Amino acid sequence: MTSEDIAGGRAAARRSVNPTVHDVALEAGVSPMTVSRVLSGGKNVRTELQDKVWRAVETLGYHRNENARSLRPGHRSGLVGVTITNIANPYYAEMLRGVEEIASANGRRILVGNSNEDADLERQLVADFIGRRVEGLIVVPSSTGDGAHLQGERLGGAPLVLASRAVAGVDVDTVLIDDVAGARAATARLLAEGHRRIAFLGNRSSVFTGRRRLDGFTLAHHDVGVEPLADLIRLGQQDVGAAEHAMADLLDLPQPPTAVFGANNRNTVGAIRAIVARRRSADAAGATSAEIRVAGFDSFDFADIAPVRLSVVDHDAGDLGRRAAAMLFEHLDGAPAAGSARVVELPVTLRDLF
Amino acid sequence: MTSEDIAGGRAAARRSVNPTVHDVALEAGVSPMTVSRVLSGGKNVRTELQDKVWRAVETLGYHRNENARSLRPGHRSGLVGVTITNIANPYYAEMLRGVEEIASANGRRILVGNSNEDADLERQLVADFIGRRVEGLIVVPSSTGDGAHLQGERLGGAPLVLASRAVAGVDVDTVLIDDVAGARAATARLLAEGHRRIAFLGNRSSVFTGRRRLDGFTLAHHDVGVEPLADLIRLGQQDVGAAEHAMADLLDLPQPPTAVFGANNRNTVGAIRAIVARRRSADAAGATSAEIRVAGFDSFDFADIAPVRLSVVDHDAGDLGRRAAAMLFEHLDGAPAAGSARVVELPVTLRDLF
DNA sequence: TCGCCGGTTGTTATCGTTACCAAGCAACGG
DNA sequence: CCGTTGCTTGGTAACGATAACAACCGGCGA
Repeated sequence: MTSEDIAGGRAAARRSVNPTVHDVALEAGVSPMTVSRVLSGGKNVRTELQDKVWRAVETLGYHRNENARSLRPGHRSGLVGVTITNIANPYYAEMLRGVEEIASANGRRILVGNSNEDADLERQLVADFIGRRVEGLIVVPSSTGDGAHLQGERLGGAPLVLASRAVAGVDVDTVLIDDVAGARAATARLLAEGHRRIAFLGNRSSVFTGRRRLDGFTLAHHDVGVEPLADLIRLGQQDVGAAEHAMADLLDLPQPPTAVFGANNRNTVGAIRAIVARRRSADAAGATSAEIRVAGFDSFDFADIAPVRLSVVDHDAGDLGRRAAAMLFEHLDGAPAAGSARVVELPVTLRDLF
Repeated sequence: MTSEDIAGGRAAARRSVNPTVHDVALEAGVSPMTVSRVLSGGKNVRTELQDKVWRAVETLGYHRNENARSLRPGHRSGLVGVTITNIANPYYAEMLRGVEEIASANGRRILVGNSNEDADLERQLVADFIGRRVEGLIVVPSSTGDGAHLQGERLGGAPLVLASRAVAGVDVDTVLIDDVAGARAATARLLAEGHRRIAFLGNRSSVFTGRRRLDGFTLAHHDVGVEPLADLIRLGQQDVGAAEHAMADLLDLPQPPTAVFGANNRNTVGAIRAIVARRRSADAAGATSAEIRVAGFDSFDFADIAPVRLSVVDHDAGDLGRRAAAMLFEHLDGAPAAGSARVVELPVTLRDLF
């Protein structure tokens, strides 16, 4: 068996396996180094050889092995790791799209992991991403656990940007929604309309945004010199069903609220459902039910067809992602982060949907 | 300068750079080979040395370089590439979560790209993923372009699974929603109730799902021996506004429809809005307006409290993703796909929301 | 004519990891 | 007491790509 036989056999086998520069070189009748040069621009290679190489690449269906490439010193992986507490949440999906957009524009690809609000899973994801030599990380931190695994020393030198939530003790660039101002503005609107019994449906205050939105709710009350009513505040509803139940509960009070603020879209939707259900049963009984005013943080699909007077605090999740990615790439391509960590709070707008 | 000085200097420099097995070996006072063995289970290594190695790993913050690892023959990259036409679409976000769930369970990570319905971008993403040696690909194909870049020879041996949409000429495993059956069942329900003037609001028929849902609509008519009314079919509405306008237009006909089928949630919501607006203006004028029956593909928030008689075709995007991923892993871990490509159509359920 | 230059091509060594082989050592049976 | 076995450890080479260097070529000025 001659070496040509071997080469021939190899070329045939290539049909389903990944060819290498060596295979392309063989096919084109040049050295691997020439192939490499052609693939990275063709500087100082005769046009004739370049054509030969490109033809061979085409014939064999060659794709440069990026993993091998990134092994060489000075070479970057072209990867950015993204962990999100729940990819299926439309809000974070929109954010992810923003991240992808900026990453793509900078020639990077994104590795995506779902942490499911589990700090341990998040730790594993981050460790795995570091092992894959991501150039940087964008993390929506889970609400559980300390941020020990996000401390710089553990990250193998990859810069980190936190999105949507901050983590105590982790001093890195962070992009947030202005939760406090948004909740404050929405609550102020309800107060300005004369409401004084305003319910609050939100996350446990251990959740970063949950705490901040409750803060905004409280501040708005203080702004007009009143205290929020503690018995109208319900925390910890994780899904629409729980929120609906909590709202129904509030409507059963001897003195029910006249307005409600949903601290996220699940709670807002649940509240609306409970209100509509109550209205229907009242109608059926020939009774009248008081109109409940609703405001909520986050918009949601078809918020504008909600059958109540509704205002929402709107914000651009895509922008959140784009900003986070942009900050990350400043670390990667630009200066080595001279000053300390920056915290950006993105503005929100209050919209009336009636 | 002694070699210890060099080692010391190196260890200090490691603070921000990624250490290697060699560094760990130096720190633990063993050979790189022993480190490697410990990291892959510690089979045939003294417990004492294992401890030393783990301590060194901890001290240096070492993470095994997966890219270098995957270079070795027989080793897999642990990556799956996913391209989606629009990550921000809640439906595909839910699907992505399903894919991530199964991929994670199989020890793989996902590379995610947004093709933005652009076949050329999709081609670039796929080529890049192949270059990163993904073990397989899950693609929601863009509605533009032929599937030339999805032909097997171009994929470097990585199996491909199509999700949500099929591509003519690309004979690979595909997971679809049963668009035809869903549209057929919903339309059949309307026909069974006696409706004979049923409007259709949907996508351009160049969109895969658009065509299939219209097919289902047509089949249901043929099932009862009637023809769909061409002048009640409106295609190409991309958003709620356009759908509302189209429906208003239909209601203005001398013989308006008595029922309407929305081929996706945007069209269904638009239809409902037009119907409600018409009802209000009729009420205001003291006139009566005919009740219009509504059915739609996809559910949406508040579908169950819509102010019309509504039925929706429900389906599980997460399941779509899980099934697609499961099929991919059958190719990866199991048999080498003896038979020809499978096409799975996930069942849908028709729900009455009144 | 000789030596140098710039353009072109190939050879070598290396990135981080690990399969494979070889070597060292203690225990054990003959 | 020696050969064998099994456990432990380290050296070497290779995965794929490419910087760095070396080699070669034709052309040009001295």
